Amino acid sequence: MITDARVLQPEFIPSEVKHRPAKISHLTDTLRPITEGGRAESSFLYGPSGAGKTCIARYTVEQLRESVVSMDHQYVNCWEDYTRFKLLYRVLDGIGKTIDIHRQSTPRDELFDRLRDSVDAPYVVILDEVDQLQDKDVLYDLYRIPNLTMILIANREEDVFTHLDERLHSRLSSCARIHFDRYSLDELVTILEDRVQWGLADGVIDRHRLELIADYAAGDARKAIGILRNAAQKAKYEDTAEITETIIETVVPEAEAELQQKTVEKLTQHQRLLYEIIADYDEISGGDVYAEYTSQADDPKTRRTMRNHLAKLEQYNLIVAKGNTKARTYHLVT
DNA sequence: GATCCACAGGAATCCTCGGGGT
DNA sequence: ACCCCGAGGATTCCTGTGGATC
Repeated sequence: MITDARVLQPEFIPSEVKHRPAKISHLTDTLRPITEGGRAESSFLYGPSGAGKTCIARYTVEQLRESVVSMDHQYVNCWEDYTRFKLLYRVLDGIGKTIDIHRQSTPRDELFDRLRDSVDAPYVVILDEVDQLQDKDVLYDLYRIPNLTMILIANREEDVFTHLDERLHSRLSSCARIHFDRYSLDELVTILEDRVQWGLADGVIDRHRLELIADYAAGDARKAIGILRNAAQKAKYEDTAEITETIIETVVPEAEAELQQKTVEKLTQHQRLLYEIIADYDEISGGDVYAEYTSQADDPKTRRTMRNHLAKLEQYNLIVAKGNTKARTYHLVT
């Protein structure tokens, strides 16, 4: 059934990417000065999740790396490395300069100084989910480093640009903006066909059933591959020779829950409690959430902190806030 | 439509923690 | 053993806003 499980993993980057050729060449053109020994402009990729932003950024940089041997590159997920210290640490790590740095303080901004002094070859840094960055000023610092080129990735353009201060806004507004749309059904099927060819045994699934998966995924490649992975595992577990339509249909909610679960796991204890409270209601006001929260938590935080957490949950696409001020209600994403 | 009220969210400040220096 | 420092989280303080009420 499964011949290569790796290609069904969400983080797998194919060695050959056939879809989105226009996006790849746009990004390649932007990075081209690096091949000629110059400095490339930063670029900004935005669009819904599962539209191929991360995949194409990593793929394109990897391609470039093959022609420019002296180039360094690093991928950073700003969701995980969301503070200034963590981000700079990760960026330094990409050029192997983190030895003997353990703590997140003392020599005031030693990380940045060291980074500035160390980048002497072209260095491309991919900042994924950059809207999750707590302190956007660090982008300005990175921008000022010669030889360093940023590729920023986010879902929505405005999530990144509205909170920037003026100098950074004007700098970044000139960078290449590449918009990604959801995949079409045909594109999704093509992506799935490749994964099937690389990772599954012959004849376990036909085009018609891949279209069914693509249909459920609604333009989201991550979701489509998730469904395929779950379906293949279920078929293997049930010891059937094919991935049937029935298997696909039963696995869709599991695949969706799996995506959601991954996000929920990253929440703090208090954030998770708030999420669970909202999950218990079809719709609930902020005041009621807080009342419920104070009765359930053993050491409740203040209202203001709760509002910060709710804003986070909304950013993570776990909850939806409807309406303004007093009339605002919260519910789970459907 | 004026006023009130509950809430959102920005900014400043406080608190705590972990590790380094002496 | 003690103090100090910086980061990040939480809290405090505050202003703005829109629905509710009369």
